[in-house]
Amino acid sequence: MTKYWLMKTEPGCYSIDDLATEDKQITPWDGVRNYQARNFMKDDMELGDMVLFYHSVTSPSVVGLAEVARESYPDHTAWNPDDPHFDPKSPEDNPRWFMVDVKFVEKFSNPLPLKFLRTVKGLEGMELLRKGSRLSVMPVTESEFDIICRIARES
DNA sequence: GCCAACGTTGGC
DNA sequence: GCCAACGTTGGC
Repeated sequence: MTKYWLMKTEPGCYSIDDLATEDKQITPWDGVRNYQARNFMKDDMELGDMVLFYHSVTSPSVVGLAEVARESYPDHTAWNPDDPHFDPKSPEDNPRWFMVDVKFVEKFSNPLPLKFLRTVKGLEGMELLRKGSRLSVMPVTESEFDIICRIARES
């Protein structure tokens, strides 16, 4: 059963264009340092699951689609003292942080702004729209996913 | 830049 | 196990 997700990134840090121009259009989703977000990647994400790609901060919007290309494995950036996401409490023999690989699927011709999503019928319950929602990896229902894809193709 | 909403840390 | 202090996220 395909599941559906939303993954956030600051485009100044890593954008959907960065993903589209990666070798094989695949990137490890490293640097997540939140247990809830980690657990979704570690325990629930499966190969082929679909991902709404979300840009935060500059112009908050869903900008395209990606898919899970590799299931969870340790986030090695936690092992590198020179990496900004280095975590001494996540040693190689007992890793604390995990990540998946994500593959580019599609960039929407028109991104769907957060502000607009708030007005769409059927999305009222979306985790993303919850006040104070800060999760960078979160589940999306199939119906929410379908609605968003349909609108993205209409516009 | 502000600030609300969270998550984490650490003293007790 | 509680909770205050602190740091971070992310919309505005």
